Amino acid sequence: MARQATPTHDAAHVLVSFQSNNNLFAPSNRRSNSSRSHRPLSLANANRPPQNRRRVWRACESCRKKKIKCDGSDPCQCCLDNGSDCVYAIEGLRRGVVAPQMNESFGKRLHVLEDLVTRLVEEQRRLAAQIAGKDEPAAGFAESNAQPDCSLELDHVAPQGDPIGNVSSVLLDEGSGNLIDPGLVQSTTQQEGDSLVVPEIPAANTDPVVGSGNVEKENLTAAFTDDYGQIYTHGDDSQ
Amino acid sequence: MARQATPTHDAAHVLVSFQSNNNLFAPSNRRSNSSRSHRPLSLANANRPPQNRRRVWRACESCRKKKIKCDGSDPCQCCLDNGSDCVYAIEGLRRGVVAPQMNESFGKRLHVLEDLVTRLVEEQRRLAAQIAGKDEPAAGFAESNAQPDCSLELDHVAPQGDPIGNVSSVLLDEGSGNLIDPGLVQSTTQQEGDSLVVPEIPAANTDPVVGSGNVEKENLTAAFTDDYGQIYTHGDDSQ
DNA sequence: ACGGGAAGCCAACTCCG
DNA sequence: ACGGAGTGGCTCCCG
Repeated sequence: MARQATPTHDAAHVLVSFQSNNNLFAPSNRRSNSSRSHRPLSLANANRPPQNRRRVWRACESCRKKKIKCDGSDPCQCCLDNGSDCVYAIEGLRRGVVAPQMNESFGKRLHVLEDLVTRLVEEQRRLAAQIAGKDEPAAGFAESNAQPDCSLELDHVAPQGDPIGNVSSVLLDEGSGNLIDPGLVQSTTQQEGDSLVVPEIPAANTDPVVGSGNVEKENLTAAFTDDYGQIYTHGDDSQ
Repeated sequence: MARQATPTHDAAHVLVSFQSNNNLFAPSNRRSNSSRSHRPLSLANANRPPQNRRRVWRACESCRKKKIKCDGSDPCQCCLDNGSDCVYAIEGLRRGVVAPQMNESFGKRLHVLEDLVTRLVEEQRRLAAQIAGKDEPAAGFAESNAQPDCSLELDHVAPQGDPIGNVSSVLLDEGSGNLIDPGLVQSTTQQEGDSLVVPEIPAANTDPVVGSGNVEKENLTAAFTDDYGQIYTHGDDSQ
């Protein structure tokens, strides 16, 4: 245990000196408002541990790596001394904490989209079947050419337990087009690799390039990323 | 002030009584290991506020909503008394702090999907137009019937300054199908109402029901939600 | 310089009044 | 019913 808070004793003044006048400490700081009674920022004359430990709200990459104290200034002192360039991680990305409604929204958008894509593919397959033999295969998807073969697969592979990755279908009211929310399918937690898989199209323009590795064809291939940013393309189930 | 870690002193025993023998308290508990020197869980004989306040690590949905004490047992006492069914949210969803890279990933997936859907719809519209007159209009999208008109609109409206909601098109390499990342279009922040709008279908089966209000037709209408969960449907630009 | 792990911070969550 | 007081998870000392 080595270190041991050595409580008792005052030390108000020490603290204050650190705080100085600039705000290297406060994060961009929402919730600057009331409450938050603790935060012994001031602590006055309280009796407490040494408390010389004052953290800056973010350390530069270099200091982080070295695990040494960063003073938080833009070219921080350490970097200035070492001659390394002082970079700070993008503020917005730090510490999870993206507005919760944002995350929620992400989920919704995903569900709507995933469902829609699934339907689109179904529909397209049907259309394709209709044209079947009458048209030539054509090439390129966004190329403004008819493109009968459009097989695609939605994959959400969660390498290590998917926390938010429920897959659900969202229903659209046929009449009004409004969303019929089935209510965030809780705990459907389909074991690793839940996916909406659109079965392979059996029709025209078959090419056997499906399975793994790079899909190399001029047809549409859809790419999706899993919850960890890993990209998946049509038929690609390699890890 | 009020709260004050009360360092110094031992107190192992007290703890145990709270903990009893079941583990209603510990969360699934990674970090059950060492450290965590603070955590006045024990409080022992310290002089402090009542501190009978013991929280369970999660409250059931019902208790959460009512903001009342939940005892944490599976059919919790409250629910048992009220006859409501006692459900607990998925463990994984608790305690936000979603890894930032997760959010990043969500954004990417959304962009890829949204872009793709846009293209799919365009393409489908074209195909449908080709078959056009030879089939009857048909109804319902997921109804397993050909569905010639398929107009849709992706809308991401950011009511009050969109923090992460950049809208970008993701390009798919025509050849390999790999993602060509334009690099997370930062701060493109297209003033309120940036959207990927799929131009109205000019072809066959034209119906004038476009503009605002409820879209009422039997054709496919796609609904998307903006970053704040607001739902938008085809042609719906009311606020 | 390295890195285990303590201290600190803070948003999420529980639940008192 | 609910405003708001009151643990988990993640981010620099010291051997």
